[in-house]
Amino acid sequence: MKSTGVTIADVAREAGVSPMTVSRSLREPERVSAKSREQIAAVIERLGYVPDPAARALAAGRTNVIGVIIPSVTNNVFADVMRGIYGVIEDSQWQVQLGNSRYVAETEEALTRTFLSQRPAGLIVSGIDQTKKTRELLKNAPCRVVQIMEIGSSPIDMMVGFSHSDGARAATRHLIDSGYKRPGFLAARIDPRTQRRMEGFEDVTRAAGIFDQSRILTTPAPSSAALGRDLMARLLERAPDTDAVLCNNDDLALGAVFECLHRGIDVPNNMGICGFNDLEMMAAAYPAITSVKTYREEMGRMAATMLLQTLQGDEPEKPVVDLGYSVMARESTARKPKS
Amino acid sequence: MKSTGVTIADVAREAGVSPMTVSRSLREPERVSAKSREQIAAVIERLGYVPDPAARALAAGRTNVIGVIIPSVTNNVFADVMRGIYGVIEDSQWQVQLGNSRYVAETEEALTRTFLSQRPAGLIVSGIDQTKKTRELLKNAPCRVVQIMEIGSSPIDMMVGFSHSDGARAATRHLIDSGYKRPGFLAARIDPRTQRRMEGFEDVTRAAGIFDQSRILTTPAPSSAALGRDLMARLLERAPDTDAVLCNNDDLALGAVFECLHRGIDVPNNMGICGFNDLEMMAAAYPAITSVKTYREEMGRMAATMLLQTLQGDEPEKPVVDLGYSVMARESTARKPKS
DNA sequence: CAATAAAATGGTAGCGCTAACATTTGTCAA
DNA sequence: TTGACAAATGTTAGCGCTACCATTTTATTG
Repeated sequence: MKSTGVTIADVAREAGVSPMTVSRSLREPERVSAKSREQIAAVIERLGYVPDPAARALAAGRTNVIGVIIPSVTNNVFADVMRGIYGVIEDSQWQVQLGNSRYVAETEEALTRTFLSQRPAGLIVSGIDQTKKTRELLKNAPCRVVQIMEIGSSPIDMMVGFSHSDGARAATRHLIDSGYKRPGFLAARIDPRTQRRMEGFEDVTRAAGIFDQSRILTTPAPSSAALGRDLMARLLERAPDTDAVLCNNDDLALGAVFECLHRGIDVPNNMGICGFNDLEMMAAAYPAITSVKTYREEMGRMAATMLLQTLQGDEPEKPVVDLGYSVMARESTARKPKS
Repeated sequence: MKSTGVTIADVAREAGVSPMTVSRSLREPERVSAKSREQIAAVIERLGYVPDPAARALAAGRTNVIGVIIPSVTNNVFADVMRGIYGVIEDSQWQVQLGNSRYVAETEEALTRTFLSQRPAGLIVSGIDQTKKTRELLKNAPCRVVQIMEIGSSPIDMMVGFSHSDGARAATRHLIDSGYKRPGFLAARIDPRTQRRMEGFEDVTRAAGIFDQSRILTTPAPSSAALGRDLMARLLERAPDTDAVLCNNDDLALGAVFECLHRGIDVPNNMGICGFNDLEMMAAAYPAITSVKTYREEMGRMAATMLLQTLQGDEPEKPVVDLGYSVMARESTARKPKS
């Protein structure tokens, strides 16, 4: 039934000790004499013994699983975060279990329940817009919880992220400072973070007296470069005098640049384009594309590290970490002063 | 200790039946009378009972976990495959457990062991280049195994993929048919699939009598658009008369296009560029980039579907499925006939 | 209506491991 | 040498569930 039918009892018998000593030598080796430890290790090696995690979980009342709930497995942004998480956890005794909420709050709630029923060692969840019930489940969870992607005022437990509205504000200010007078905003699938970026854009343009609803284009479709081209084309039709766009993410920005190349529109002189996230290819593009750099891999790394710290009984320095952002100004918004 | 301390015994007591009947109503509802089933369902709902997967696994000798071992969690290609897998499995009773081998055969072997010790319901592994020991483990696994990404002559069990060398051959032929005379090949991190694509390129160029080792540029660095620019620049330096490149993947192709745009090289007339995989943005790029389309999401979907089929006791129609590829000819190789 | 089969339900035991406590062995000071 | 204490190891029980087989209930038939 099992690949290797070897149990802890087999190891114990061969090593001439009790199963308990074998168990201890695996989990608290310092509590076992060096002699026994070596004997046991040799037998484990010889027999190819691998502990059964199910039995372990049942007996100990907890698992070595760290649950991660994200809204998309495909989105580059989350792929980067996952890389950070995996980087930290892979070499530890813990294990990642991924859940995909597909941007649906109810799915997130169901996943939360499923994960909690598995007695996870810890949980990493995305964003701060959980349903009331999910929040309650997480608040009462028998494990620590890290929220990632965003910073908010009422963390469930720990938190690593940055302010999306501030990022969008900085990007919008950059556009205005670069001399653009009629900036627009492009966004695909509106998740809560997109919403907040849009608010940041609106804030700053309103303050500058240049807010114009007709320059804001959104669609429920998932983001892609093709969609970026499409949105750009529609924006140019609807508001032809638009002279810059802040794109909710880099796929859209890349598409917007391609659409301008295609139409022979001079980027940056007749159209400034700014993305969000600063994916690798933004800097390699021609023209190089301005983007708001976010620290996605670091976010995952940090979240996992904080969790592991608590699992070792330590408390992280700060329960809420703001990783910030950086506006990476590049050619696509480097407008030459009007002569 | 547990989020909800409700056990099957609690449900049984409240519903006035034995734990066994509750267990059955969950796994084989057709074997329980409608009356009991409804009563039990009501109690489960009221008490918020969630079965403990660890206890279930221990008692039943198997889990509902489908292990997936891939060499990279970041690579777009695998992200697409994962989306296909998740799409099929998410709505079933099974669960995905992801393992990242990081392109290291030993890590893959260790992951295989770990997964097998968890008594998975099934396993999906990438490629056909496992170590001898890994192959043996998988051959003797107490569950079904699907190899994805490639097609080979000796499947461990089931297999879904396509021939990378054939894909590269078709792309190279497309370049030659388009009138290019001195094609080169760019590749980043050389994994077995890259190797086979390179062989395909070599085959066809040799057959056409235009093979030139100096036009093949590779690097162990991971793939990126910036690297594509860099490789393109180095190729132009080393072999300036190169008139086309087959890129091992789309990131590199995108970078190569940007480098040509930057240098004012006319794509496609003075440089034909072809990618591999056909990521979404290839079609949206300007110029639109030719690429070998591969059916990544379908591959994941198919692999998961075949596995679920076997779990239901059915056998898939064919144990080995070749999903093929398509050369998507676009502007970047649409050379105007020499006047 | 008994005889028989089929459907529904229950009892028992145990999956492989570890928490908690019990016991043995070793170490050291007086 | 002996008692006191710590270190090392062992014993017992049970985590929550399901496989397996036994039993009871219900439906079917001549």
